[in-house]
Amino acid sequence: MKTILEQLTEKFEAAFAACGYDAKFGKVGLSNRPDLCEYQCNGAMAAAKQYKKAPFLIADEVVAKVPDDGTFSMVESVKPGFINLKVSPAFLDRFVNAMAAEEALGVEKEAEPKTVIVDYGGANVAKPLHVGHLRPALIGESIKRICRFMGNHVIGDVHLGDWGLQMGLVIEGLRDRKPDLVYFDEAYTGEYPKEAPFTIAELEEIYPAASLRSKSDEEFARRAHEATYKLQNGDPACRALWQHIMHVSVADLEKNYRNLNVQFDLWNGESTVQDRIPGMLAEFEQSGVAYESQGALVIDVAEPEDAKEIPPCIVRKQDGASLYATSDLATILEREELYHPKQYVYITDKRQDMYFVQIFRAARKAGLVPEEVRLDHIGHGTMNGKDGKPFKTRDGGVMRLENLISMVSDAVLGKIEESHKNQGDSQIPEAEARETARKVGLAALQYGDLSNQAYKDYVFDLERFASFEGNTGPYILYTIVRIKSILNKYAETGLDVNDYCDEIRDMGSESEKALKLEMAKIVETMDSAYQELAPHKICAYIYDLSNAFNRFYHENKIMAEEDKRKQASYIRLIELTKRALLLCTDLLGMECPERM
RNA sequence: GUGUUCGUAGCUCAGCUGGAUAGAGCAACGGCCUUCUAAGCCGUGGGUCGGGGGUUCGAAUCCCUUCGGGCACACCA
Repeated sequence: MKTILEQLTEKFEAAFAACGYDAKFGKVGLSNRPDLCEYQCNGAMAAAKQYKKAPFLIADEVVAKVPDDGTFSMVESVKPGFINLKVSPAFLDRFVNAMAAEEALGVEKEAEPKTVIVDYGGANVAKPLHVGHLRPALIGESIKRICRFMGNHVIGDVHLGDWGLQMGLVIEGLRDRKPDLVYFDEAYTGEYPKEAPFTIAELEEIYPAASLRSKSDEEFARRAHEATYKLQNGDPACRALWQHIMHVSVADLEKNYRNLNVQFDLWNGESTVQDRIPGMLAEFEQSGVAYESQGALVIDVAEPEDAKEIPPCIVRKQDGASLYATSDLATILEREELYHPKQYVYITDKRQDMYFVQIFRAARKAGLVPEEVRLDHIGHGTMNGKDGKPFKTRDGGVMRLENLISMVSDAVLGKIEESHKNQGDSQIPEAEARETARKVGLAALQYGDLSNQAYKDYVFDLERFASFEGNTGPYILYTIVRIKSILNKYAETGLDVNDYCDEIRDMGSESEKALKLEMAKIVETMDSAYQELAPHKICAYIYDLSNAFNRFYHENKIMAEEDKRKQASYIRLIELTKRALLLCTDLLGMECPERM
């Protein structure tokens, strides 16, 4: 479906051309002066220079050539050379009804659907998720959903850290705790038990303890390195333990990500591609893209136009071990083989910006990815405390993600109960209130995070996030709940909109037109959010849309409306508003309760 | 040191492919509940867009410079 902007632009391109000017000046954009107009065309001023003619003369000429076909209710040439536009209610209604007829509300999907890999999460096995994992999870999930909504085949991969020294540390930590386990009996040759010899709670104790100990206890550190080496070289006992660690840990990670409404299609990790590494490196050496430097194997990625020389990408350390870059490249190799993606999106902390420049260049130089494949790295900022430094618990520790989530939903639960008490409403049943608080609390977190540009740091403030006022997730959900409530009330009357009005009509109210204009912007919004992989644009949009709805809500008493035709048209309009809001909130990963 | 990134209202943030009077929210103040959830709506006050140059008819937006903060700079992830 052509957007309103596209339709208007076509008309102005024709008008400019008809006056003998380059059609490119006909570009129509959204108004930045809503008090004056709804849309505007500033091409006359740009054209003035090229044609050496006063801009207002050009504007006047062009305005005269715009066909009177009922599209506009106002076409006005103003002062220096602005062309201010308002569309007619009939035109707008035609557009809005066309939106309503489409599942995707008129959003133009990807013309050539492609496979997209979204690599986010970045969790480590054997370590609990903490607040640092929040941003990549939320941003990645939203980007995944946006790309998928646009019609692409999208694969989300958590890409676990599951192969390094941490595994050796856990194994040796476990040995000290439970030396009698068969895994540590070197004479043992039978099958290893299917049951894991530890719980997730134990695992979470073992790792930090072992990590700490390795820093002061050299013997222990040596053993951990040895265990890591044995694991990576196929030792059956270490492999069996590693399997257990993976199962226990991944089950827990899955649970925690589910609490964030984050779902991965692949639970691959560094371990997944280890088998490919030797062959890949051999090929690098053979083809000459990689060479030995200071004992390490490296790929040069510097380019002459770089402002600063970019250090080479190391793919094998002096000691022969591979590293993160190696498995990342091997992962690309595997993804190319299995999925042929046309686009990769990595979401990590922006501190890794330079690293991804290296990886992308190395991948291209080594011929791992075809030229037309798009490689994106979304570097995000950190979630900070009020002091402007990365968020910490009161005692200075790193807060677990699950604690952060329950902290917010507890605060929300309190607000819900208080609000109902104050208004003398009947209390919502306990179970429903908790479920509602979960959704609203999560939305507070998601919206608080995603409404900021990804690459900037932002300040987490529980008071503000849970305060429910203003530009917040709860406000958005509240708006949707309000709409649902009216629709339920209407359904209870037994009336059927079809008996009164077959589509959305113009009923002449100002807030009604404003709501429709806002609704129509979803098409452009979605497009730029997708092109720029920018969920915050969707946040900004639903905030505007919610405001437009709430203004409309206050000006038009729908249930009290006596004109049934008008009422039915309004019902259709708010039904469409609800669809737009639900579509957008879903792309942000938010869930909406039935009532609040 | 080099590079990179950010600096917009008291606070938290939008706006940045150049356009008319720089926008929200919070906080402050003033209105609006016998009618669909007042978690809302309407209104008031609050800004040399870090500073200085430049390009342009026109700059928060582009370029240069300067100050201040963050981050990164080969065998970590």
